[in-house]
Amino acid sequence: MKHYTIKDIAKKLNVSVSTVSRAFNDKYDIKKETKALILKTAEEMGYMPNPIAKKLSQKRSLNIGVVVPEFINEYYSEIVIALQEFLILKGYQVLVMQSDENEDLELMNAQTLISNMVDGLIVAPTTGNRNMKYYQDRIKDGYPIVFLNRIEESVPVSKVVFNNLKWSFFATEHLIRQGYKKIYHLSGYKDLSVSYERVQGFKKAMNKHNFPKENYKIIETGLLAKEGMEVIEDLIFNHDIPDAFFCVNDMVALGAIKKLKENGYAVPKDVAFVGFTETRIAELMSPPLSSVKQPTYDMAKKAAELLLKRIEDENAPIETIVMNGEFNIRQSSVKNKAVL
Amino acid sequence: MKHYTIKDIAKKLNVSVSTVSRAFNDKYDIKKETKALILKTAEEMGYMPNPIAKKLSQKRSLNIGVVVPEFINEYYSEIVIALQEFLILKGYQVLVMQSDENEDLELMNAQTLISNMVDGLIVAPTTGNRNMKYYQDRIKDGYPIVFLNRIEESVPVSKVVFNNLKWSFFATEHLIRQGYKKIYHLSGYKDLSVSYERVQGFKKAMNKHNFPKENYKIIETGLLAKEGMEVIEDLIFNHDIPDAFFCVNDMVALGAIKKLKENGYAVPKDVAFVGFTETRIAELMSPPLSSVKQPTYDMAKKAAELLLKRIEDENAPIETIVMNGEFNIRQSSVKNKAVL
DNA sequence: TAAATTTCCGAAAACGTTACCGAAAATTAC
DNA sequence: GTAATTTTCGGTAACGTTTTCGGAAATTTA
Repeated sequence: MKHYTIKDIAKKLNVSVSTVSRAFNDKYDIKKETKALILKTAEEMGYMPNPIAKKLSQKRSLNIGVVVPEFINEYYSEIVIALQEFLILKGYQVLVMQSDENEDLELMNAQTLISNMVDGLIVAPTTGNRNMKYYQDRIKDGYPIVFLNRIEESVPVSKVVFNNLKWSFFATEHLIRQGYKKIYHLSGYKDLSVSYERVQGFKKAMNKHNFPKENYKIIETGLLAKEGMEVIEDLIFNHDIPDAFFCVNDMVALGAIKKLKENGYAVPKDVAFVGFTETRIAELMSPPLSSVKQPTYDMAKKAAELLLKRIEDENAPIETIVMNGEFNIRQSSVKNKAVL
Repeated sequence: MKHYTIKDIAKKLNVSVSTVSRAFNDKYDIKKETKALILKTAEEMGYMPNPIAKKLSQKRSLNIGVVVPEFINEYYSEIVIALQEFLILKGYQVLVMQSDENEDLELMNAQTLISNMVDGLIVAPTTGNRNMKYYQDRIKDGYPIVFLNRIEESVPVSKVVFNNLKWSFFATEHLIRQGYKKIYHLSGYKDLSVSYERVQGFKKAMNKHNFPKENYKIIETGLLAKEGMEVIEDLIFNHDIPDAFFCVNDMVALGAIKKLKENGYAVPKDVAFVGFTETRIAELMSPPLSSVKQPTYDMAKKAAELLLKRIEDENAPIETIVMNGEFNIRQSSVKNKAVL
């Protein structure tokens, strides 16, 4: 199948290329019949407009670029799926790149997408923010970028974030109210904004309830099950097991629980657990894991809406949207079944 | 920051655009000093070549398109990450689209990528294969496409697949050898090639060991934990619980195990389990789940290599690569600890 | 029936590159 | 010092579209 161009159609029908172009773009004047004829023969010839040429002359692509740090955990997978689902309805296609939690790769990805003329960019930044200046320069150039998650509320850009502080506070308070006397927080990375905010929520709850300082602790881990396991090994070695853990995410909780079980601890009888950023496995675990659920779909949709607004109106204001979730209490964090 | 073009640089330095172009493309003749000067001033001006224009005139993009059915399960996430990791080293960037197990969306994605002039395409097809003709036409046009997984070995295209039959056979045989007398296979979708092949492996093992027909069964499920749970509910209702399950993947096993536990069954004491396409949670489950591990990284790498070979040499032959994995036996499928 | 409009279309420049062709400049050979 | 080479470079036509401008043809109006 040869690749036809607008010229081939023009020649075949003895019209000019501009007329053929007009047939494909509603905004120009063209007689109904010629348009129909052109579209019909184009269809027959199997002509497909070349989007590269289109982009070069129009400077828009109806493509949206998305950069996420990873999609090995289901959170960003869901985000991407939701973004795509929404944007396709609006006539856009979504190009995804993942930066593998690597700032340099993230920058490369963003540059690739921008220079491929995506009409806008949705970025979930990796840990650290060395690239922020680049993004802000692009935004100053008039380029539409919306951020998602992992970004401090104070940065003056359009963004959609989760109210980590508030829900971390709720989760912690739940453990306190259940009567647990010694509560440790397994936090993520110190320089990851979501971790930091969750730590703040944890502390806030502790302060509100005048929890004795010696009875709570914040232990930095990563975001992986393995790291949850390692922490527990240390704690067991030091005979320092509390009666409840609040974890930065479900995977860390999963790892920690496994290690505790292996060492003869019962969950939740001996040690209670709460996770965060609920994943599908939370309710499949034994015992099912209490966790804070984020409105993934809605967060993605909001981000996409913000972006489209900016694409359509260069002067749309900068907006920060803070989302709320829900706290699903399951067996892993209740003292007795009656409370359920 | 204004957007500069090659012309701006040419004007500023009083050289021709062709010279500037030459400075950026090693293959032409240009004096060392002029080249250095051009690159230097380009750098200073903040000039970035426009890849769209480049693509239009060169008809190559150094981009590779990837279409996967989903990446909510970690298998395809890992595939994408591995592809990217490998291809970036080779100077390519990877554009990912996911088709959400939808054939129409898959076709759209492929078309978008191709018309955006990715130099080649790696496709993990969705269930069903209505699009196969489209792909084969493109391949006939000389377009490099490599398939990954979920495609029948007989289709005459370049592809990398896993030896589902063989490893499904091993997994089943393991259960038989452990002495389980009644073994059910929770298969995926009937028209999903990987499911089909796993069913064949299951049957082959049964036949080899002359397993009594009334003592094994193949039950079609989906690929989700929820579906594993539903199946168990039915079986419990019918008082038809075998002493071992071989599941199409880990998630189905996870769901099934949860439901059984809720109903007072112990794993593996009352019912044993084996999963497939090992995920991170396999060894984190209680009990840890026996599962067949696929060489995800290598499969991705092989696919990328095949593709690059085709990109570089139009006449590279069609190849089918069948990969093998490993079977990790864990507590979920052993009769007594001594065997471990 | 002429004038005024409106409708339709073609020519050509533009988008930012690459790549071919030939010519000028520099180098080498004699 | 000239001829023969070799380097280096400029002009320009592509690549496949969109879009502006102007004008011819068709239609309406007077």
